[in-house]
Amino acid sequence: MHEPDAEAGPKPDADRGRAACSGDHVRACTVREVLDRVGGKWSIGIIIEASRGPIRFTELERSVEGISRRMLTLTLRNLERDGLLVRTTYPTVPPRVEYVATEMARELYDSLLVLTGWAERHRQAIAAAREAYDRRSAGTD
Amino acid sequence: MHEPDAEAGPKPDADRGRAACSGDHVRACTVREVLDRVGGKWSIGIIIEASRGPIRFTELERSVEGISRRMLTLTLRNLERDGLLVRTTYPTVPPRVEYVATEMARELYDSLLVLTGWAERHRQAIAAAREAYDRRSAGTD
DNA sequence: CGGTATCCCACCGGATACTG
DNA sequence: CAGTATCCGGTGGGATACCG
Repeated sequence: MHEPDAEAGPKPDADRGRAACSGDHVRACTVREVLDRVGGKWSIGIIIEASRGPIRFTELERSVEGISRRMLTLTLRNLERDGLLVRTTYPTVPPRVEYVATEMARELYDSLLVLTGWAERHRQAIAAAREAYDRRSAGTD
Repeated sequence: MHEPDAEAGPKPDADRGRAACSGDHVRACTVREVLDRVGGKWSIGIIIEASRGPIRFTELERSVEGISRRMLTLTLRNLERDGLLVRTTYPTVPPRVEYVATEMARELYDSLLVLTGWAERHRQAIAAAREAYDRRSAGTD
């Protein structure tokens, strides 16, 4: 998800996160690594769809509801770059391109299910906390 | 954020085992809920610090390296609003304010550790994928 | 000490039009 | 069909100054 110029430097930030992180912050940084990868608005949805088998561009466009052509392309490229998706083109007319999640991506998705569990367990509590906080703030005005 | 279950599309082609499973859309949505909460640049770092016991504003400012006063305040407010942090003020002079992670936040952190594991296991593979992708792109220019 | 208030910009993501 | 190219707005987040 970069504007054309932004990615200019072909500098693979392979060991990113080591130098800047020390001690307990290593974990925070590691989590951020993942978040930077799948934190985008559409990444998860695409990974889920592509985890079920090869899927075409327009199929994704339909099944990931609300996504624009641009963001679909951008997100696909990033996921492919990170090795989470494999892109296969068939030189037919009209062209046919399929995307499929890698094993690594499926593992990631499984890991994310743990977060889903957390969210489901605490959804009510969070909603309640928000309501309480907002009510207090309203009174403090 | 939740689109109401408009997932409903009756899928005529059951050819590829891509049967309509409305749960996927819900899962993607649930993951996004969490991401919206802790996807910010500083949330995780703050939660980690506050998980180890009550910590003061300026202590956080020092231990979460690189954070600005503004972002510290904003992130603290959001985390408090979601019930992930408890804020306690002591009416002393000078004022003393302490933040501490709730049990819910610690559970969240534990869940995030699963992601840390994933990131550590695949860090090399991702770096390699990026390098390969960037090299290919350079050639395709 | 523990914040607000402002200004500012990078950049994510939406809409639309064009193309091989 | 599977993308690019462009334009544009909203906002996350940095820097700085001020306040109770």
